Amino acid sequence: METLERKPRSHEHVRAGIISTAKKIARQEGWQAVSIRKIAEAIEYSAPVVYEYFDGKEVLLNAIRDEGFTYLNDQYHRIMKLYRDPEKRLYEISLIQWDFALHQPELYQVMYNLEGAYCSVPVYQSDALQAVGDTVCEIIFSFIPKAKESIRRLYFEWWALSHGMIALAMTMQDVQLLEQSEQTYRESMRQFVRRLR
Amino acid sequence: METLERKPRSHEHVRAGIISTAKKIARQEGWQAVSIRKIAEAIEYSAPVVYEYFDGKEVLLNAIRDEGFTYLNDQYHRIMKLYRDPEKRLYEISLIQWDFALHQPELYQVMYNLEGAYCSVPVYQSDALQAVGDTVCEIIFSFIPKAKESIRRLYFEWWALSHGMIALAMTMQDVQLLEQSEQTYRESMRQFVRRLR
DNA sequence: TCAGGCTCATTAACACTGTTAACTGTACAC
DNA sequence: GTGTACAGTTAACAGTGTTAATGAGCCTGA
Repeated sequence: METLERKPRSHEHVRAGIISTAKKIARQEGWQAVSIRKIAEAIEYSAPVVYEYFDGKEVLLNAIRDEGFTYLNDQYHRIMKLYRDPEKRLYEISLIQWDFALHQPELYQVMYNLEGAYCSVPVYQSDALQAVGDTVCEIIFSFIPKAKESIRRLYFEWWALSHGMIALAMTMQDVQLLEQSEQTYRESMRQFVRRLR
Repeated sequence: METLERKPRSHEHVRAGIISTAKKIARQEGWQAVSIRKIAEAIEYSAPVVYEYFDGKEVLLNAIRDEGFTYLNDQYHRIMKLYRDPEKRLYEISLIQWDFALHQPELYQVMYNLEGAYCSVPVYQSDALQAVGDTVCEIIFSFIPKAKESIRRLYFEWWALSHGMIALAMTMQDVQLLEQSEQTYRESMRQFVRRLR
């Protein structure tokens, strides 16, 4: 056919292109609109090429999910270094959670299988999720050094409160303005942290 | 072809069959496995028949979602009649929320677009959701008669806490046993209610 | 009796989806 | 040259939501 010119792209470059294209489509049209063919077209390849980088859509989504948890974990560690007061630490981490969901909703959605995003790989198998949990538990422990059991319970409560408000705010953002939701979120998380003393 | 015998089924019967089949498939194989053709086959009709009852998959899912919210609202009103103490009322309603999500997960999933369930009709457009909200706000108001603004805020907090714990427990139910999660849920909701006094 | 219309349900098709087998072409080694 | 490995393609399969066109049966009116 044609001469098919200049396509010297590194392996890493193409891989990153696939991931960022998937996220872009998800952000603009929602996860249910993300298809292998659409990704391939965007990076100017045919569909089977995608399968040389990820063997299946599942694996691609799982990689993106992991990226999200890893990003979160990095942010948490940044806060750990920045502050020493456990109360401040936990509160700041809560705020990061909100900002993350707000600015990268497509990541948050695939992490929790929200709004049409669906990755059947169990999220609890992710090492990154495990790491995030350990980090938060560490903070809570430095707060109130109790038994492991109690710490996990408090972590679960913190996580649920944060996730619940974020998930609902995301779904209802057209009926309840986000600014208002954010204020409620900050207040609730602040109270949760105070209650720990 | 053949004589195609006995198929005298009422309109209502077929409609109910479509809905219950969709729910059954969702419960057994997850929402991402629910297809119009599969539903049609199960009720022994061809696919286009489904479109005479629901014009599109969206509409079908939205109907099921509404069914869920209506069921919840009915249960809430049952509690309203059963108890007069606002504290008891709110706590009991919290427990209903948990039992509902536990025993009819496929309904809970489609109501909040969880785990592959996806209905693009905005959930906040549902009258049934509005009704549920009003009911809970009424209970909270009988608790602490404050301004409408404050009531809505408390409602949002209660909702988020409940939904967050349920959603996480559903996702993590293979790694954290449900019994343990339920205990934490009851305890957290009890504390929330107490804090309102 | 026969034609028309109404109702119920079907078949066939379109444009998609994820996924895979088979193929083509190019570059390099011997 | 011949062979081989690599990069990327086309074509196909089975499945999806959705809709237009078609058919079969039955009741009514002439």
